[in-house]
Amino acid sequence: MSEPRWLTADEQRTWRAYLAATKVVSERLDRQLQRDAGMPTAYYEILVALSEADGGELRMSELAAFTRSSRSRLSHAIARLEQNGWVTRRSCPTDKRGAFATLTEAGLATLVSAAPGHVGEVRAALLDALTANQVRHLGEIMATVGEHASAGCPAASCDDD
Amino acid sequence: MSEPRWLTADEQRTWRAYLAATKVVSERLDRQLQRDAGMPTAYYEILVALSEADGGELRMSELAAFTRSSRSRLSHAIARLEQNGWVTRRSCPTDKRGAFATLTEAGLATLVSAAPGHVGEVRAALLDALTANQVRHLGEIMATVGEHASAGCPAASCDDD
DNA sequence: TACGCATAGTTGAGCTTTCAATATCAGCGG
DNA sequence: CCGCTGATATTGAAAGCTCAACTATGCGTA
Repeated sequence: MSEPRWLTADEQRTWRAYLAATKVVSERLDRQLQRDAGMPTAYYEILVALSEADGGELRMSELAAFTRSSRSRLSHAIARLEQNGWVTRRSCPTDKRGAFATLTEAGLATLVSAAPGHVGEVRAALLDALTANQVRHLGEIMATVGEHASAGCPAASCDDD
Repeated sequence: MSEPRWLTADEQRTWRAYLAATKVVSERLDRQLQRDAGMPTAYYEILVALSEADGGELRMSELAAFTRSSRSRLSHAIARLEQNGWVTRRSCPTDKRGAFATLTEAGLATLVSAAPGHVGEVRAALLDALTANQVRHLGEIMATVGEHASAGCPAASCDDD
């Protein structure tokens, strides 16, 4: 804590712009999905992950890994999604501790009908503001940050609990 | 909804990297602040905004604008911060509807002691991963996104209620 | 003055997330 | 086979956020 090495002017500007922009973008996406599809972004991402999985189902652990979510959060979320009829649970035959989450027809239908509006909002909130070069740059930067932050992080790899 | 104009490969990569990176970064910051300072990031930002204001106080509306928060969220947050002894409320003499939020000594002390750890985590999670050029680029891109998204947004400018 | 409407801020209910248990089961060494 | 350790998943309570009222006040206008 001695000499905390403060932020330079460039860093300060970047950090504040980052904070502001990410907040606005995520709020827009949340609002759009909640309004048009009746679910928060986190649940949409769960449905996407399931829809891209073999047979539309995944083990809870894998699903948690894909969505970078804690097991606890996922459990609650799946409970809610099950209640909505978008997902069902299936216990794993080979490992009695395990459970699969399976996308239902209704869940897939909801996802399909929600996707265009969501993609539209992603464009409107983020991509449309940028040139093709900026999109590529942002992708590289974010990929770097993602790898770096996950690697050097004490709490992101080793989940909760 | 006809022809939703899907994402290109570049856009898809960028979007997914963006989602992953922003999620990891915000989780790291949240955890660090919660662990070391006993408050979520949103509350820390409120304290920062107050500490930078004249006399350490701001009208609720202005504070909401600075922190890009809804009035409702801010009300709840200030109630909590007041309960912690970090902020006090003062009713506005010239407009009896209005209220000021004022940073207390204890609040400032908490902020000062939390700041180095927070800055360290900002570096560790985001800045250290990037070259100086990338930091500058990211700043420009995020500034663009912030302006664009706030401008063309139906729900970000006109707050809640 | 009285009416109407907009503004500032608060409140309560419902929902999601987090954190700390808890229960169940797999794998392994004795 | 028994017991131990670690992994899988769930649960309940507490906290924060969102949404929709609601209160109280300012302000323009007839």
